Amino acid sequence: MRRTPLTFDPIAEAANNWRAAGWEAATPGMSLVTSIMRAQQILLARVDTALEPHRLTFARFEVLMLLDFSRTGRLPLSKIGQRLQVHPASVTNAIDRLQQDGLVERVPHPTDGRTTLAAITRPGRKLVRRAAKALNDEAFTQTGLSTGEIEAVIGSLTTLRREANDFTEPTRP
Amino acid sequence: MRRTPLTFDPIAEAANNWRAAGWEAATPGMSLVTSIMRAQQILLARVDTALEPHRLTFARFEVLMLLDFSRTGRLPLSKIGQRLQVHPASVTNAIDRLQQDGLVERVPHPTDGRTTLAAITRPGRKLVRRAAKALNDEAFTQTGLSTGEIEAVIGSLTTLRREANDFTEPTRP
DNA sequence: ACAGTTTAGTTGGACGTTGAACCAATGGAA
DNA sequence: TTCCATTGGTTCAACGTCCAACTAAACTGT
Repeated sequence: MRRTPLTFDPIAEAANNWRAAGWEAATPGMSLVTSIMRAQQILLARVDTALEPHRLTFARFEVLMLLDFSRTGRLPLSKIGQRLQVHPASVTNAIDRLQQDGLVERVPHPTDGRTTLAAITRPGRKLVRRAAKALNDEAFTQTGLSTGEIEAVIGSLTTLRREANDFTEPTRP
Repeated sequence: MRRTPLTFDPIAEAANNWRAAGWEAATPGMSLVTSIMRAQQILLARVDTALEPHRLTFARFEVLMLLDFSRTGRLPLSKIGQRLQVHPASVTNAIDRLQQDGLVERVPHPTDGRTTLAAITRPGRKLVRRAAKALNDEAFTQTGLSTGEIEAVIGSLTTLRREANDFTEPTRP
């Protein structure tokens, strides 16, 4: 969807419109929300492009990575949903696709008959390592911001997330 | 999808894992990208909740607002896509739904037979004003960050967007 | 012990987003 | 003028996300 870039900042433009409408108090919030939406869109496109040769999306990559980092290589689907903050149906969807590609297997929980475990397979581990390398090289190393700026943004967004009850404890206990 | 909140910051945890894997250089970028993804998810949910009583989504609200702010209340679909930075198919989709609800009409372009104009209707204008009020009150006024922090984040994200060729000119010409 | 509640996953439907393929109209070049 | 590349929109398929409804298993209280 590569278009000719705009010659002005559409978000700054929207902020002007907002102020002109008398919504001064809401203008920073509107700008913040819109900026984050757009940044997410840009970054997700970049990430998915880096992942595309490996036949993965960011959603599935995150699941695979979480399993790879886990002690035993297997986690209940519910725990995956909690960690990645997504709906149970999204987890089912992601695991379905990963399983179809042989990257993950569904294993019944030994004691709790309700829960299903997702277990990363050996091909899954191989793939996720290669995908992580691609991501690090092509999407995470160059973001267009300085390290200091990145740290500052992360700090603010951490506050935002904590404020939204995304989690409760401080970042550094 | 309200779950019990985590008792730790999953992104800080991921950063630890990243460093432990020897991916020091990519850790800030990974944290930044993940933070923005999650913030977007939180904010979009909040926005759509505020809009839901008005039977609108943020995507459709943005289209309606753009038309409302435009001089003549009508714009070519292609221009809408450029301004909102979305795929032509997304514009078609949004306009389809808005048209079904009588908030917008499709009008042929007077001189260029290829382009279609989207024209906001009177009910469309009424609705978008009420929706904007709800959004300002319920989603934009309280973001959990101070004004200074908000400005800083917006500034960094503006840099990020400019760097990504989202637009070319400076914010303040 | 049993009925009612909670928890884990799945399924189906609604939305939004994208890329690819396609059609119609425009516009430039030979 | 005619041919061909470009531009504007639409359609289709693939993904991801969520909500609502549903089944099965586990837990609770009386």
